[in-house]
Amino acid sequence: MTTAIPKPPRRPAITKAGRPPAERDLAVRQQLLAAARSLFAKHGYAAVSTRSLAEAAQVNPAMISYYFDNKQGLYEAMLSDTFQPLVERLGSLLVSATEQPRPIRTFLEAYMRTLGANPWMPPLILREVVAEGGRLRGWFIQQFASKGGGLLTQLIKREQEAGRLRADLDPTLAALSLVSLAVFPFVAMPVASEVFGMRVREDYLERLIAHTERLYLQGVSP
Amino acid sequence: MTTAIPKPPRRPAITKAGRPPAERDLAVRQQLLAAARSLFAKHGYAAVSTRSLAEAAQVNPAMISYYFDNKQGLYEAMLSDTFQPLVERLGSLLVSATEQPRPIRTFLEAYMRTLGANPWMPPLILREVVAEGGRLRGWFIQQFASKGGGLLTQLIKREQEAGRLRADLDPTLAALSLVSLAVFPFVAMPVASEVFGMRVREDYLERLIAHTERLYLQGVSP
DNA sequence: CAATTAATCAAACGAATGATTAAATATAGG
DNA sequence: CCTATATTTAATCATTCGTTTGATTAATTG
Repeated sequence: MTTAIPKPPRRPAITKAGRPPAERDLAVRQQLLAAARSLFAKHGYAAVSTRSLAEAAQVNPAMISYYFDNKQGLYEAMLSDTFQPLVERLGSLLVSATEQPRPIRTFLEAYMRTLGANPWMPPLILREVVAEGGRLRGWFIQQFASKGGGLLTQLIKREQEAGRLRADLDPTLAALSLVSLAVFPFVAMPVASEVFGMRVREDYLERLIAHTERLYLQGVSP
Repeated sequence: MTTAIPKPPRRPAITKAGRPPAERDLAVRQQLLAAARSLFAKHGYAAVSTRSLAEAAQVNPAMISYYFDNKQGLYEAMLSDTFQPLVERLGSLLVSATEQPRPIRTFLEAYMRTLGANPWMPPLILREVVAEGGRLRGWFIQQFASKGGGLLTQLIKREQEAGRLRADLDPTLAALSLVSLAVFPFVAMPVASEVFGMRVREDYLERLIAHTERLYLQGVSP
């Protein structure tokens, strides 16, 4: 070494740091998780900086490292916090729909109500499952596919064998169509409402569910 | 100023820069546009660096500034290059479907074939139109909504009035359902094929179109 | 009460990012 | 042939990014 410059002494730090008085209004951890869910859903992982997360949560950036190790950790914690319970619920709803007298109506009710009640879910699914490179895709597929191997397809097959559904339809495609009708309206809602000039009213969800069941069962022909 | 260090002289630059011999195999501009379409569709705008774009295009990073001003410019050039012709085509296909004897079949054929033939389209639509904050949403909505004010809805209304479609369905919702069935399978294909354990075969597109028309018209009930 | 631990802060660090520059060189135009 | 222009290069710049640091203070522990 030639001129080993001695590290400049840390500046005075006339800060107001320190452990805060114990009236935790809403734990820093929770504020970060909430900000993460909102921002990541809206802009995507790469487009959200740790500084913007900290600002949205009204928290010091260092708190991300402190509670979640790093940005990726916060992201994953947010995903399990918000997704796991819901996906598990959807999984069991699918199982129980199998035992109902009108399984398709039951399926549509459960899924569409859940999506309607958790508006942050569709955009997150879009980004993290459907979009290429989504970080949840593998896990999501496991939850729905390997766990029971296409329950929905089996349900439709069973209904066909019982003579309650047309037998000339490919059950896999019929399942895909049902999911399309149940999910797409929520995913595309902001666009669809403008393209089709919809006014989303109070009873919109009810009417959408009823419409979807009718259409799926009987089609549009007179 | 205290010790105005004189700018260190630019180093020798024993480079092989300069205008290349005139055998433009595939213009730098085109390589950049191709790389942009592929990378932006796969990872999203923010997640793609200019360096990775340049590397994918096998081109010097400075070429982005040279041909497109900046990253944003390359992005927008790529969008108009790849989207505008297709969206215009879809718009006119919708108009002409109106005049066909089986307008719904015609609509499904046109849209599903176009989506199937341009596999980069669904993910890009997802990111830039459907996802919140998508940069194409406004323009896209204009193309489809303001230009004719819900042509598809009008088409369905007309078919209802002619007695060829059930009159008890909300035409707006019926239009939304048709789009759901036509678009979602392409958007969700990578996931759906695994969740439903599909093997996507040669004639998959044909079968999907036929299935969708049958289902939409007649439903799944026997 | 003294020592330790937990939680927070301002500041800084190194790496990566988008962008620009000056040099270099082939081509085009007279 | 000479000059002006177009296209490319390596190097550099300024900024932002994710993360770490060390100081600071409240709470907890013994």
